[in-house]
Formats: sequence, structure tokens, C-alpha cells
Amino acid sequence: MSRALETRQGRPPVTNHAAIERAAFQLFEMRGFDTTTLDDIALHMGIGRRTVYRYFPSKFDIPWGQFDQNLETFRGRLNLSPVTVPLWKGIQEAVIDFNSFDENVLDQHRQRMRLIFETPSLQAHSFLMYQRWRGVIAEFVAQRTGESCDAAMPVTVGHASLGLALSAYDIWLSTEKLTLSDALDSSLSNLRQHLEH
Amino acid sequence: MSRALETRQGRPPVTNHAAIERAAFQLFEMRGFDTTTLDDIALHMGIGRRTVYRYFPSKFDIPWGQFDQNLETFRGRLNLSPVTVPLWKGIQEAVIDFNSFDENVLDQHRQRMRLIFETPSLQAHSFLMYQRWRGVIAEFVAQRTGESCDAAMPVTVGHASLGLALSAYDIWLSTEKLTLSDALDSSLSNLRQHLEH
DNA sequence: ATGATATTGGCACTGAAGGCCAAAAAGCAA
DNA sequence: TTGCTTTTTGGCCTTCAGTGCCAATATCAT
Repeated sequence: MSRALETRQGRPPVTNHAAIERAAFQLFEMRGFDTTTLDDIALHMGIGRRTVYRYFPSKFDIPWGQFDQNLETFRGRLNLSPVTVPLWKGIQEAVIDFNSFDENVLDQHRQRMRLIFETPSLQAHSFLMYQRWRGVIAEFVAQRTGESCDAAMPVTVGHASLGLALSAYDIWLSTEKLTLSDALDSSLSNLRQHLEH
Repeated sequence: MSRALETRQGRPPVTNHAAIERAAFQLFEMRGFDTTTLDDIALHMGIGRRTVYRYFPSKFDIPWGQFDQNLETFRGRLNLSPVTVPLWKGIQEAVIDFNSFDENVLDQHRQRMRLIFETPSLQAHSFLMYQRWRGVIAEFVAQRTGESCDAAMPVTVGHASLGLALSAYDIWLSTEKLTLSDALDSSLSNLRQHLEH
């Protein structure tokens, strides 16, 4: 932790998360996710299959990159929301902020999410990521309302927020006409409209 | 299809979905889901492992039983909703109806859902079931509004309804104080309250 | 050089899943 | 009874994900 880029003791790593991710995505794009084995990836990189498993707990985790870190960023972003802002608005703003990408990485992000959304086996595993994502939301709500994390309101808001985000991604990926931010906004207003009357 | 209970030609089946489900649940309760192998189940029933795979496409599908049939029932129930009833209300009523169980099977249902909700590997696979469930909702909404199945409103309502249902199950499973119907109702009103200004 | 330290990657194992196909068990016709 | 048809069964084999174990490897510090 103290000296990350300095010289460390021990044999230096031959690779890193980003390098494996890149190599894997190349193969996923060519042969598809399910038909690419971990042996393929390791062989393609010239490293051992066993080593890949030390960087990613499973094949399904590779397309998600270092999701833990992103989740921490998201948690931090949520907590930046002023207490004067209504809860729903604070969440919406944080989600939009968290899903804003530079032009130069947007295509890459789209490719990543498309792979995740279009590969059933990967979708299934991704649910575990989504669970943690909505856990962060629930924690934030619980903190603001003084309730427990597994009380009704935090849990429900977590599930609902997740539903809105997934809905926005579904729409964003299926059309070229909308930015991700717009899709997130339109999902929320669509839900509002649906619940009216 | 025409003669189900009559005499059929060919070797008679040695088992059926329900029998495998029962046997599997016994073992899942004893040793846990992940530590029970399909060999265990097959051995316990005195049938071949290969046969089990003919009744269920994967180990993860066993706890869900014959989900296809349930989904069809749900679709049918949704379509019973009068066009005079607001969409959100029709969906809510259908979901509650679909999740109403007799006293004598309620414990069994609770046990099933608890297993699904508390086993991570099973949760992941269950997402594929949820996807199909919200697909039915989206189809219903699309049909009523004259839109396409993958238009924004049907997709969003599907995701949101799923979030509410999962939220209700989370709460129902974590407390003994609420019926499933009450949990579903309270999730909806909690969401409404959350979105209020 | 030598020792401490950290990563690597090979080997072996378990378990899920699925292809293939001969054996088994019924009904039916002669 | 015998043979033909139909359907299910289950054994065998393969691939691949994932994991424990541990010796080999590569670097730093003294």
C-alpha cells in the first residue's frame, strides 16, 4: 500500500488485470464468450492458466474488470450528495454521474456492456455484481434515513434503482439514438408516468 | 399430448420432475446446494445421473421446478386484467395473485425461495428466470399500449416490477411478520413514497 | 553470494454438462 | 409366443471451470 510503484521484493508480476482484460476481450469478440476457454486466454498471453485465476476469481469476472474499485467510487460519489437534495434525486444524479464516460472510452464501455447483456451465462453471473451495486444504494439510503440496511425502504429503493439502471442500459444498447444519461432520465420519468393515477 | 395417462408405447419413465425435485430438496437441506452433486441426487434416487439431466437442463434449474408452466399461468393471469383497470394496478394484482399460496404449500414455497435467495450460485442462475418473468410483464404492457416489446415503457415497467417483487421476497424472507401479499403491497407504496418530491 | 520474499505455473483432482449409443422395457401385430 | 416399433434409460467418454498444492523462478536486501 505504501510503495505501489517503487521497487518491491519478490518475483515481479508477469501481467495485470488490465492486460488480461484486453487479451480476453479480443478473444471474446472473435470466438464469443462461451467458446473461449481460459486455456485460450492464457495461451494467447503466454502465461499459465493458473495465473489468470489469481487475477480473476472466475471467467465471468473478467468482463467486469475491477468492479470492486468502481463500486467504491460509486459509494463515494453517493456520499457527496448534499442532505438537502431529495434522496431519489441524489441517487439519480450519482447514477448518471457514475455512468458518464469520456468519448474515448465510451465505445469500449458499450462493447463491454453489450457482451455482458447479450451473453446469457454472463448475465447470470452479473446478477451477483448487481446485488452488490444495489447493496451500496441500500446502505446509502439506510444511512440517510437512519434505518437498518435490510429494512424495507433501503431494500426496495435498491431494487428499484437497479431496475431503472438495467432498463436504461437495455434501451441504450438497443438503440443508437440516446445517450446513457438520457436513457437513465427517461427510465425514471417512464416509471413515474407508469405509477401515476 | 393427446393421451397423457393412457398406456403409451415405449419404455415407461422411471421418474418425473416432481420426484427429482423432492429428492434433491432433501439433499440440499441436509448438505447444502453447492456441496450436493448430481451424482448424489441420482444415487439417492437409484437412477442414472444422465437421466436427471434429461428432466432438468442444469442443477440450478431443479429448485425452480417447472418454471415454464408457472410463467404461462402468470401470463394467463395478467391477461385476465380488465382494460379498465390501470396498468400498474393490473400488474400488481396479478403479481399478488400469482404469489398467493395455500397454507399447506406455503412452508414449502418459503423453503424453496429461501434456498434460492441464500445460495449465491443459485441466485446468479435465477437471474435468467427473472429475465423471462419480466419479459412476460413487458409483453403484457406492450400489448396494452400498442408498443413493441422492447420499447422503453414495457422494458422499464418490466424491470421495475421485477425489482418490486424481488424486494418483497427479500423482506418476506427476512421477517416472519408479513405475508407475501402485504410485502408486495408495502414495496409498491414504499417506492411511491420514495419517488414523491 | 546468500537469504528473504512474492509470483508463477505445472500437476492433479472434482464436478458440471453434454454427445453418443447400446440396452431395457413397454405396446402392437401376426 | 415371437418379432417389430417406440421410447426411455444409463453407461462411457469428453471438455471445461475451478481449486489445492508446491516446487521453480525472479527480484530485493545484506
